[in-house]
Amino acid sequence: MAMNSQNGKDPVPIPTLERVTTYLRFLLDLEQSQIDTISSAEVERQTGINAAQFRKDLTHLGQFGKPGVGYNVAELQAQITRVLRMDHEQKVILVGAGNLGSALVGYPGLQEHRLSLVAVFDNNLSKIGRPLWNLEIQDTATLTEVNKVLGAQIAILAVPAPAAQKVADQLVEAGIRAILNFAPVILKLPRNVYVRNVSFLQELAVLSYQLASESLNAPLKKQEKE
Amino acid sequence: MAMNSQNGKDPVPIPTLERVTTYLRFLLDLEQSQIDTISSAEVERQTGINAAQFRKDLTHLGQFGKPGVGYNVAELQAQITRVLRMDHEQKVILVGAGNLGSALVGYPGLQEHRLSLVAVFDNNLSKIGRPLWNLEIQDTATLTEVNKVLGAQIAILAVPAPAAQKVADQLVEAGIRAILNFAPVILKLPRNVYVRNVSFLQELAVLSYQLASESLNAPLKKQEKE
DNA sequence: GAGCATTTGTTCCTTATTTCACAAATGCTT
DNA sequence: AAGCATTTGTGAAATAAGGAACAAATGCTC
Repeated sequence: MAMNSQNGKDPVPIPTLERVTTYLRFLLDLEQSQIDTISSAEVERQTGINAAQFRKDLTHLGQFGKPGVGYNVAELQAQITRVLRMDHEQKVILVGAGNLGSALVGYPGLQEHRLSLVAVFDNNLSKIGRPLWNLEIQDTATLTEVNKVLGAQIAILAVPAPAAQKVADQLVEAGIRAILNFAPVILKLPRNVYVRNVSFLQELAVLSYQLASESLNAPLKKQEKE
Repeated sequence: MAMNSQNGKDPVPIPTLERVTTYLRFLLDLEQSQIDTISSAEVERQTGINAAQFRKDLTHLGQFGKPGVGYNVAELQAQITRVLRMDHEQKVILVGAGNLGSALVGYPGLQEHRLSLVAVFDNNLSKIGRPLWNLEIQDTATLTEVNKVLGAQIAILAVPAPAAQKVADQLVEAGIRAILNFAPVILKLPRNVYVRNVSFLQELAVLSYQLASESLNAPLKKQEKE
């Protein structure tokens, strides 16, 4: 009678979600390797993610495993795919056809996850009208109008920082409900629009700190236990 | 007599670190805008980050603000920069000169943060020897040897998934202590090597789920306040 | 088909993070 | 220079996440 998580009831914690996407990747690799069953203990061995955590994460999505056996790889992969809505085709638009934007478009994983890039925008006149892969770059100014037809809900924002907020506002205006933001800017958006920020500079800063703090913390003793 | 955090004593929590890099970005913007003082309350207003959290995060790095006044923007920015070791020049190497790698190299923010790209590697014969921006692409096979001279501690890993683990091993062999990994693979590395993973596909998956769960959670009522 | 070796789902406990709330500190005003 | 309006830094409370442990479930062996 436990109806705790069968249907999308309780919101899946963000940390869990982030790991789940990792599980999906891992499971796809296992499928490649013709492995059809895996236990949480084996997951821990291969990924370093705690077995109990793996199991608990999955309970947020539903029930999948068989006691004494483990998880059917293909089935679990399909389930996660379904939960993440990666089984439907989803339209994505890109704003910003610079180096980064262009690199993202070319990334093969997009189709693999049923993410279909349906339009690319840029405000650079010399780029507008040119092809980027299989799409023609359109004027950012027409973004709202164009997406009223396309109806994409997800956008990738890869414009320079100074332009980001303005474009983000246009995206919302255009009906976009989720933004993957590469600009190093804190976007101010309505609460009902989801944002994920990606900043490789910030990631490098974290690494930089970790390196630095290490030499501060253990400069005297060379003991390297645990 | 509180010697709790002046020198890198307690390890700064990762969530705090991640926010700190955001603060840094924000402070740099404020400096641009000629704003020289800011309070935690104002930070909350402008970034959405809880004021108490901002203050507590900063205490992990030291003491900065003045009661009744707030924080000196330039000073705080400089402090954070120092703590993150972004005041020293730091060498970075890149492995993988594909679309993504090329885009990263061109990113202007690198120099701004004193991150100096000193070498680029790829294993594609048609790329080796060619210039990428101001560097010549070198053979990944020579990575270990080359970095013994260069002595970079930070690497950006932007190779295809199947090659990632092998290259990562080479990086460690080459003395790299921190890896920014763009390959959708869980790297198995010694505990004393720091890794940060960046995966925009996973980020899109999270957004996809959030969109989906929303329509599950509030499909009946259309009330959408705030 | 009973016993055994596994392995899950879940409860309970521990640890970490966030938020609250307020005393101490600062500078401004009169 | 005393009072006042701020705003910090920080303990203490609340919330969230992570991990250990175990009963229930499964399939395998004999």
